[in-house]
Amino acid sequence: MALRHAVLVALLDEELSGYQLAKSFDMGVANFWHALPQQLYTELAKLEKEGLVAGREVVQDTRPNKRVFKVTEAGLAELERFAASVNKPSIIRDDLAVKVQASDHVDVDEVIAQLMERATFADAKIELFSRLLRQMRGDRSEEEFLRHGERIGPYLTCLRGLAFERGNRDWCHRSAAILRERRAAHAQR
Amino acid sequence: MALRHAVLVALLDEELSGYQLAKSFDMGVANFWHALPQQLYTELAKLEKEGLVAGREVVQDTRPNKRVFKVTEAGLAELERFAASVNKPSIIRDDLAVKVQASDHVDVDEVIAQLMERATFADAKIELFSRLLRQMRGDRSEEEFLRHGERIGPYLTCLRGLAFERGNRDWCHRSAAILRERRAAHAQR
DNA sequence: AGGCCCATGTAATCTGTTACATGATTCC
DNA sequence: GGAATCATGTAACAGATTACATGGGCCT
Repeated sequence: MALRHAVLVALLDEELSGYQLAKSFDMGVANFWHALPQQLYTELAKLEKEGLVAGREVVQDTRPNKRVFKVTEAGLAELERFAASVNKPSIIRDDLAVKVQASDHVDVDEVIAQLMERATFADAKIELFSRLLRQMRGDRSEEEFLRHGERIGPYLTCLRGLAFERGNRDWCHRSAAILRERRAAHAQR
Repeated sequence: MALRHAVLVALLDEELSGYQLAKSFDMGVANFWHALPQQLYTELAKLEKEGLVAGREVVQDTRPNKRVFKVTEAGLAELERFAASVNKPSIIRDDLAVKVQASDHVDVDEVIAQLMERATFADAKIELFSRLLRQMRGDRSEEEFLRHGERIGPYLTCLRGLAFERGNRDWCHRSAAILRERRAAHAQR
């Protein structure tokens, strides 16, 4: 019963179709909430039935038609209630970190390779978030935008995503370097 | 089918009971995997039935008796297979970030208060991880330990947790400060 | 011709969460 | 005396993932 709130905030600043929402979850929203497209379609249907979002058909000639959704007054009220509620413990699940924790007992080369792969992925994210931030603040400086911009929520969460991915990249590089050195030292013996 | 690997790595360096494992998941393992005690009890039972861990009764006089588990050869082989497999996309779910994203539309005071609460929580984690790291490396320097220590996996994942919580704390403080300033500017009008 | 993007759903299965259930010991 | 810690499970329910299902347009 919490995916609904992630969907609602994703729809706050723009009307989106289920398909577009899924894209949005793959990009910005993924910083703080993970969900698969199938979940979003079913969640949107539930939210519409409960009147928290309102759907509207958009006819397209070159593409298949689609239904876009926006948050209703009831949806905003639900978000308001949510904002005042206590936070559930945040959830993290990361295969790679499990492998690193096991790196003393399993094939180190595999772990090193996957760390470098993840670092590359993090770099791509850093690029993406930097572009998104520039886009959101336009020609204003960050300070100026954060002081006087109209909607800074998505900017703040994107900043968090950026910092997270930078930390991730650095950790991957450092861990890989350490494991490589140890492997080399071991080989010499 | 992935919780099993998180359980296996948690048992790599020490025999633990279900109860102790739950504690471990609350501390170090929570950096990269979230699970409730109930899941761990049922997962341990499954793992034992499949022969990936071996249980052993420990009789205690002042406390209730307990069963501690260690990873078997088959368990190690399973971890080896896992290490070579492709990573599933990592999962994050964080209520607070959802609220920050909505902060232009909901009660800002609530969001600010929760950001400060989270910052305090992050500080406690930072303290805890710093202590754990010191404990693991003993009297060696970090560099020395990482080069020549026997088991550095848990140290590396703890470093990641530390960096994550520092980033978290900084982001919370900065976001709260920005939202406070905007609230003040709004009140003046 | 084959692959990718747009676009949306249902159904079956697998995981995860919450509630229920029990009971001794230690600390305040 | 009451709360917290140690200690382990089962069962019901909610949520997430995977598989199935369809179909047109665009690009190479």
